[in-house]
Amino acid sequence: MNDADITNLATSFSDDTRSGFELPELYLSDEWMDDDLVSAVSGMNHSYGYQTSDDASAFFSGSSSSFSHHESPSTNASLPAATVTASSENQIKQQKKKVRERVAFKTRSEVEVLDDGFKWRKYGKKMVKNSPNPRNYYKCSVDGCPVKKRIERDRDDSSFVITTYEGSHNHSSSMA
DNA sequence: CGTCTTTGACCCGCGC
DNA sequence: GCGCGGGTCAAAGACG
Repeated sequence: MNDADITNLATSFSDDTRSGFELPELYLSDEWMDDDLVSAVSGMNHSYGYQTSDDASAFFSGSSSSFSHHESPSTNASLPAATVTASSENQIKQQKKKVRERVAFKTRSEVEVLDDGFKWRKYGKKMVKNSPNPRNYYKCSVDGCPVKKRIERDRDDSSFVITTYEGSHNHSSSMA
């Protein structure tokens, strides 16, 4: 993914505010640690001005196209300020380290499973060390699609849900 | 009847 | 080499 995609993604989310679902507060790519994520969220001084909602359906619908990422391992430096703030130091090692494309969202939601227009099949659940909340692992149920998704609740604010996407879809959308 | 969840076991990388 | 933490598999059941 490149910064253009990220920006587009964020924009799409902002647009989706009207769809009745809360917007992600954060997006990150590549490697990130829990602490980095938390601090990144805390460090964000801007907001999209969205409200919360209980209805998660149609969250990503309309912005699914933004999810077709592509390999671009060395575009971290171009990320928006908010993301850079997350780990200016870590970015150095991030760039060195070979990581898959990874995007993390922190959403304020009651439900973990956000309907993003794709069909997901849960394949694992795990209790993480630093959190009282379990972590759920989902895989795109479309054949040949390598996209994985990891969902866990914020360990401080259980009202927040952290969704991490990994990989890129082979298909535009499984539904439709 | 086909698809998805659940859940423990298994596996793998890493630090000690 | 072992233990631990994290990620995945797969059998069985639930669900439509």
